[in-house]
Amino acid sequence: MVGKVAERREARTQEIVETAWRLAAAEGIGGFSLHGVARELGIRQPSLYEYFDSKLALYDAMFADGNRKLLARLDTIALPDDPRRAVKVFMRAFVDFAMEDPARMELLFVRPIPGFEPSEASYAPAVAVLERARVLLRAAGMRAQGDIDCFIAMVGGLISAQTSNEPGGNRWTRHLDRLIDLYLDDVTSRRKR
Amino acid sequence: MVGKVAERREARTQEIVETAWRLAAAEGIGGFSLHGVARELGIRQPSLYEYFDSKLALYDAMFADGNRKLLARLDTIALPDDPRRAVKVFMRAFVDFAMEDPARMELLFVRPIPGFEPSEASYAPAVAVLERARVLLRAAGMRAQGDIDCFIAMVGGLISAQTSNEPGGNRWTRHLDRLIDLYLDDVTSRRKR
DNA sequence: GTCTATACATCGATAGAC
DNA sequence: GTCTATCGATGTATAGAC
Repeated sequence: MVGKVAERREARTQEIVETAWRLAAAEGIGGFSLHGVARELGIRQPSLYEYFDSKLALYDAMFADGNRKLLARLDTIALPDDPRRAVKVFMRAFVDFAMEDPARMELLFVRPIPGFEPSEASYAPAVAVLERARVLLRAAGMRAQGDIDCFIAMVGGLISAQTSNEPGGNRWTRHLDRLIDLYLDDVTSRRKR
Repeated sequence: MVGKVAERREARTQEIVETAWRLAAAEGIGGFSLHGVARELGIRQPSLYEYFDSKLALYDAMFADGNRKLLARLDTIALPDDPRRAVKVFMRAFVDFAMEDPARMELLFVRPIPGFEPSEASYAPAVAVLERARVLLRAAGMRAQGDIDCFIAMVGGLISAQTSNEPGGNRWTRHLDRLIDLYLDDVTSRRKR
């Protein structure tokens, strides 16, 4: 019974983060306001300062939360043994996650919030995600860091074009598997030459 | 001597647009303020309303101005006869233009300004740019609209990664030519099959 | 832990004198 | 065409009662 208050506080904090995500999805990651978050929760805006010292602190909590959710998602998928198929399944899960909430993706991977830099603790899971991608790509034959940079950027381009031009569709993201084959074929054949 | 006043007014209008670009580059395309623009020009903020009815009207003028500048840039380059080399030269000029001013590129091709939709007149040169790209890509063997979508998105991914992670560098954009070769080889060989 | 009240800043826009 | 003055809205953040 000792941690009861702390538990309640934790739950409330998470409620605030979830509400912030919902408003960010509707009004943009930089567009939602603390007044709006409080209103949704049925409390007053100054009450939020009991849980977060500033709006930037809330962003940091959202950043950590988003990365935790992404890691959890990537943990649920079963990766095929074949390295190339594993890359496809992994990247597809990543793209799906991105398409679910463009505002979340913006905070995690573009970061256009003036003054916001994620704390070290919040940043750790983000590094873990990229590291998993790196290991899979390497197993599939992509060794050079330049190739990995380029590949990740191109996947980001597909995601960005899809979300800004046709959210919910697949006109761009349907090319993901082909892009993977194309790129992996190229790095493989280049090494043989 | 009859158009002297109109000329002065035109010049002042252009001054405002240029100042807005400069502030947008520093504070973000959505982050600069009319107060700031006026301050830079040594006038008061209400005076701007002599030239623009609203901030959205200023955005529209900036949108038209940016597209005019892009078209002018693309007109200065000499395109090689070889279709594939022409694509490379054209896309390199496009990427260079994008890297010069990320905020400008944001307004022209991402458009995250709430309430802003370019007027028809301002939109026309933007269509012209994409049409030129389409013609060149087609000549180089890229026919399917899906391929063009995908290709343009991937170039956008390189630009985006470069500007947000290493502005002024070339860790991502240096892969442009290879991406072009890779993609054109693929669409060519697929048609033969 | 939540409230009221308010400070303080920024911003877009308008009215009206000059 | 530029100015002063000001409105009205919105936003983050703090002080202090309960």
